[in-house]
Amino acid sequence: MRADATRNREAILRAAEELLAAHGAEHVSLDRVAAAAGVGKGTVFRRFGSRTGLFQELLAERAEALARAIDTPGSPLGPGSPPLTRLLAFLDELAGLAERNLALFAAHERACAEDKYADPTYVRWHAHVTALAGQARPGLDASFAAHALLGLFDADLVRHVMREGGVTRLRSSVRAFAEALLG
Amino acid sequence: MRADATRNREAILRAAEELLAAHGAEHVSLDRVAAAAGVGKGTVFRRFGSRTGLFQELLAERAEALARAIDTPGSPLGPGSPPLTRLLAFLDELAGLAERNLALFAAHERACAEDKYADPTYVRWHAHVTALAGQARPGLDASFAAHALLGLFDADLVRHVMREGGVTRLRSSVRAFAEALLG
DNA sequence: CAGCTAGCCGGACTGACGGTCCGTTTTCCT
DNA sequence: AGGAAAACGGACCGTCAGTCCGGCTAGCTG
Repeated sequence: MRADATRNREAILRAAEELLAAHGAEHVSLDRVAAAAGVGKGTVFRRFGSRTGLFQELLAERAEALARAIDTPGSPLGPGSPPLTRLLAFLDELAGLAERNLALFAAHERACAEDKYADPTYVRWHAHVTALAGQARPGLDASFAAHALLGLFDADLVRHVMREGGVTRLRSSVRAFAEALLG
Repeated sequence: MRADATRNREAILRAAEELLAAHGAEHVSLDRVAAAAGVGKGTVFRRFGSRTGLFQELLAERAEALARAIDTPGSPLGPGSPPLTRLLAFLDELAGLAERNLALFAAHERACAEDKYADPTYVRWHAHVTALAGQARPGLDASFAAHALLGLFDADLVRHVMREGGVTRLRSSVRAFAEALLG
């Protein structure tokens, strides 16, 4: 990839973030992103393929730290902890991620409406939750439960829950739900 | 309402159903609906206000029988049965409804993306599930659990689960999930 | 440094969509 | 019958995702 291509790629990602923060997920069209990044619209599509691709990459970037934490021993999240502990810690981190990136979650959701199970980040999360849920409570349909648990982070629901109680309420509701289901 | 207005209203609803059945939720634009119904586009908007309004009314129509069953004593769904029984029966009916109207669920979801908690049908279902879940398992955040349970009928998830196992699989997964959560 | 070309750039263009508007037509009450 | 209120329809608008291609430039080669 040529130097200008790399530079533009970064500019587009940063512009998209800024627009998401400034106006809601609703008002971020790719025209706007291109304009804010100071590039042509064609460049956005060449780099990311589609609206879906752009938001998938943005989410992947924001989710990277979490992905690393999952594989690193030494925290409640990492390998070595009991499954239920790991799962609860993961969901707690996810709640934080959702809070800090609510607009991105919303935009991502909308963009992936078609075939959300094709998103790499979602697929990784689902595999992780499925494995842990299966260990924490054998006998349950773990894959289904994993979809349901990840469904708790639907942007609308997150916003709704946080409207009364902020992240704290979100974290405790998620935790209580998961414990009721698996504990 | 004038006679022609009533007639057209019905024609639009039927045309929308047909198009949903024939092509997926994705390919049902209001232009197409108007054309298929043999009316002008303006008529569609005058009757239903927006795309959202159209699919909300369509869903309300399909959900009417279920709404009546909820209030009629004499079945596991109705008043008089124990809360958990009622809830499981309700979710089972919902699974059937989702199966028979998968395309409508998908279109409705997409159309209500903005403010899905404003949809009257969703609100009724949520109130019902919240009440029953609260009785079945006091102490849990019943409202949150209700959103989570209704989230099981996300069109994508329903389609995904039914791809391997059809309605039977859907029904049993939903039931097992709800029992694990509340039983 | 000069020259070359693969690869990138930009933005005009397309097609489709949700939603609006208003001149015309229909209903139905008096 | 007659007229006003109500409804009709489809041209029109602004917006958006996505395409295309003529022109430019980075960065390698000699």
